[in-house]
Amino acid sequence: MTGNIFHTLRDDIENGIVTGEFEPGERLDETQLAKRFGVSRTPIREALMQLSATGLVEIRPRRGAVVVDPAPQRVFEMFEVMAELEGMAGALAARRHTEEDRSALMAAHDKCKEAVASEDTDRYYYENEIFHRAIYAASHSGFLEDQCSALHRRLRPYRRLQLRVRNRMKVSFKEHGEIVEAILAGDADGARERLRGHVAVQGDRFGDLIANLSNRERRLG
Amino acid sequence: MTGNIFHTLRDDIENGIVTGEFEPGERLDETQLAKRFGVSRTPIREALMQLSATGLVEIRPRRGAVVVDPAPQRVFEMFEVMAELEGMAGALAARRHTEEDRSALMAAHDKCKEAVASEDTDRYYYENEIFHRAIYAASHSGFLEDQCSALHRRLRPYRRLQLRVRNRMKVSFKEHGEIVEAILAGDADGARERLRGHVAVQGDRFGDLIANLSNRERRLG
DNA sequence: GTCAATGTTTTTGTATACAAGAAGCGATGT
DNA sequence: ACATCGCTTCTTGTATACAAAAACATTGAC
Repeated sequence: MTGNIFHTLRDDIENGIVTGEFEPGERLDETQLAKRFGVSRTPIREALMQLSATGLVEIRPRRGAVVVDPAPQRVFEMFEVMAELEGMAGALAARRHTEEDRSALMAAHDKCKEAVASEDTDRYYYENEIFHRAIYAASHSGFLEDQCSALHRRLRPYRRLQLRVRNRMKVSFKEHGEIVEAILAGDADGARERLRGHVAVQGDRFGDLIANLSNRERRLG
Repeated sequence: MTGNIFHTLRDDIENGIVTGEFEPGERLDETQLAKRFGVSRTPIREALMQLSATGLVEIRPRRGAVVVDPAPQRVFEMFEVMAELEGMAGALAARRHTEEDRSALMAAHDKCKEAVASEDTDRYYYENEIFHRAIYAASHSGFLEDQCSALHRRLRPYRRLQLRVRNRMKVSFKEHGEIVEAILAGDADGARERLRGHVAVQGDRFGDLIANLSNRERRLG
């Protein structure tokens, strides 16, 4: 299992960023990370290079790597694109889903239901990911699935913030229900529109997002 | 201007891949590349790491980097996603374009016209890129612009193949005209649909793509 | 007390060294 | 002739070394 240290490191650091252990704007000291993970700077650098290519960290010449801190405007744009891609995945899923996709989707939906019943937002957060991944898989477009997964992952921290908003979990689950219905009915346009609406940050949710972002800003500053 | 060798290297290698100098499936020997670019293996590896994160090369443990050779199915999926994203960019551009966007778009369109008039497919290929970039910019969504640019770049080699198909340049230009019209008229849905159709590889174009891909396959094998 | 200049320290960027796995190759045995 | 085993060589993965730039601190002038 050797020859993959940088791979593990990349996942670890990415995870640290996504979970908020490394906060946006924080500088990532190579030597420090090397000590922490018990390796030399070389694989650390290689991991950081990969993360910089995916947009999670920024490498400024001679000044090291920092966790990118996207402006609220850009976070909004990311959700906007995510909404479009998920809508596309939903439309394809409606047309192409197999029996297995159907089972997986319904199973994921049920798990979400349990989370809602027990009012466990953490669990809902977790099951929600599986639900969305089931849709990506049902699209039967490997590339789209990859793109969706990557963006979904990048938006993790913000989605987590959103779930904190009162009643968001219940509303989200209700939307899931309509999405499942459209997909299983083979209603491509319906699935697209419902997923778009589910993911996009519009109306009140836009305000909520901005508020959460500036809260964090204040907490950091 | 020091501290950016790996950055330059990344662009150079990426360019080599996109232009076909490094062919799909080809192994990228670190030592060889290092000698060729007159640097040590370290920055070469860092460049390759970045390229692997963007999906252009694959790094197999202990076996080095190879230029990825996506299956025809996957290339098709990439065009499918590209069509969706460009459609989105077009829709946003229709709603948000400014006076400068309008000028840039029309200027790019005119340049394409010149290329068509002189029957210069290489030039059309070049001006076409600028035209599409003008649309991304007019969407006024920085993130969408980045995503579109990245995917557009990745699809370069295949787009080049497509232009070789008889009459494709003229048809493409005609479609451009309708796209410009829709965007400048503020017709978001029209712009979206026209761009989707322009980019997607459907009908005859699908067959052309597959044929070109397998030609290349044969040439390599 | 503030600011600038200069020297010191820290940190990045690149090269090199070294260890270990993979690939190639030849000898040997059947 | 062909497969297999072991050896050699090549290549990758990681650590370390070193040079140069940036951050930092100290000192001195005003």
